[in-house]
Amino acid sequence: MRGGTKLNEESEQWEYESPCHYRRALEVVSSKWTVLVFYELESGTKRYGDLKRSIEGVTQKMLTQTLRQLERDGLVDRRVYPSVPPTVEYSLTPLGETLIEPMRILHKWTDAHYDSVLQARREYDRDHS
Amino acid sequence: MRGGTKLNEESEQWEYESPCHYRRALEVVSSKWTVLVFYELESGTKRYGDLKRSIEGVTQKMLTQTLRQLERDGLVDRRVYPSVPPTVEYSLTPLGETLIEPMRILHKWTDAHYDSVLQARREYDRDHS
DNA sequence: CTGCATCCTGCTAGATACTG
DNA sequence: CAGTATCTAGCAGGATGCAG
Repeated sequence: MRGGTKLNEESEQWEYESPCHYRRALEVVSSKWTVLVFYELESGTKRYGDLKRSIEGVTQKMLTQTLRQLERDGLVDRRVYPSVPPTVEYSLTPLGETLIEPMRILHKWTDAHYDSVLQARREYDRDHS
Repeated sequence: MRGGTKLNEESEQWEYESPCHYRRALEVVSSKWTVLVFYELESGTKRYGDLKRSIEGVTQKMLTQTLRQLERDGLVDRRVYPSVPPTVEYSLTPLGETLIEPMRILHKWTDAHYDSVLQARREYDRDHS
């Protein structure tokens, strides 16, 4: 994620247009917080506050923004219970669940190779200092 | 990708530290241009100018930055031939090649489900206008 | 509890000009 | 050809305060 990802809209020009898939292969999931929210929701429905607590370091602004994004993309379901105080539950939609497997695979890659990446960085930094 | 991704360093605090893998599952590949460069290099060694031409819309600054990043992470090999004018070739390293499969899977997901995402967006925008 | 509105700052990425 | 250097606008994201 390299520091963070913009969550704003892509340019209008592409918003609703056809493929160009390579360009957007990651567009849906490639935010720092998106991955984490996804990981939390894999294990089932969660309330806003739960997510806020589980995801260390997320601000409420970013969490809300991320959830809205995912909801808009049809990956996450937002259910509001008109109680007092309000209760809001988030869960993966069926479409969202189709993303679990690809995410897991990427995750596995990280587990397997992240150390190599770190070492490559150290060497690079050493040689280019 | 949602508009773009920062290519700067993650915070120093994490730079060389241990796992926390979920947090960085996508950190290595989650830049708009990274995916595209990767896709270009899958088919073999390419020169800087080739990449520049193939990847529509990339500025030379971003291309260079992305390539440096990938090189630093040990995913891409940069080979300079001391000719005049200079020739620089880029290719995937063995480590880089291990990422091809995960990327392909994500790519497949996009092919299969991107239309659903677009439609979800349209509906969301319609209902929340 | 679950947000939205606002202000503010730093950083990103584009544009432009220059070089070995 | 393959970059580096500099300037700048715009936006992302944190902090704070308020609300249903």
